[in-house]
Amino acid sequence: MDDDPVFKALADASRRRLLDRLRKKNGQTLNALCRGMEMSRQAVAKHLLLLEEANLVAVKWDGREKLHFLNPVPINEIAERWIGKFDLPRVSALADLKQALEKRR
Amino acid sequence: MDDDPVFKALADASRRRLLDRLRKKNGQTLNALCRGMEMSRQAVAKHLLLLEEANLVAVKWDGREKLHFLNPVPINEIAERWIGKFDLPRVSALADLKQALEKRR
DNA sequence: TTGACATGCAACCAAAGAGTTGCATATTGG
DNA sequence: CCAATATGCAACTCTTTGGTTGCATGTCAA
Repeated sequence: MDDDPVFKALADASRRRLLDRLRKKNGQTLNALCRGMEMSRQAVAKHLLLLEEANLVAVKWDGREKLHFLNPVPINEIAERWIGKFDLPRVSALADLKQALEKRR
Repeated sequence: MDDDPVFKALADASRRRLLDRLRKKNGQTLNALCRGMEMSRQAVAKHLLLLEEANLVAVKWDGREKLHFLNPVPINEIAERWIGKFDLPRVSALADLKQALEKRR
């Protein structure tokens, strides 16, 4: 219902990269996700926490390891009920724009 | 090619609202878009500038009025080539998650 | 049991963001 | 021409954010 945390979470390139890496290989630990990120472990942990709070990542503890799993549902929800709105008016919008651009002269 | 400005632009609820209002009625002036927003005209202008820089809004001057037009193309591009990636792994991701959740015990 | 490993918590910092106010500029209508 | 209208520009404030460092905690393996 509340898109805001998802949009906010997606606004950062590092977080989008983390999601992308989870998409390729699901269930990675914090340490594994740190590799290749040019920042401290704590910084990565913060990003993952934001993704978790946006419900884009689910977490499972296995002993001392924290496993991270991608949850694509919120992204698909946004795609369907928010981005979908901008699909229909596409043609008419471009028509309006063209019309306006030629309005004067 | 560079998604970042678009994601950043979409990260703010006021800007999403502005896009929504343009979707309903295209080609509005700055002043028209200010109505109903609980902030100064300058604040709204800043938001519109960000949307413009993200190529989500196109602008046409008509005398002293600045007309704003929605450009849904970047949104659709993101939907197709970024969100689409999270469509295919949906099932397997949920399967992995379920499997992981039942891994222990 | 103990050292090494995986993570969490908290304080701190610098930069970016969202908003304000005040003033400048350009266009229109009377 | 002039006043009202529509917008731009710039400086300033406050909060959020992305990052750091230092230390604490919990778990595994030898």
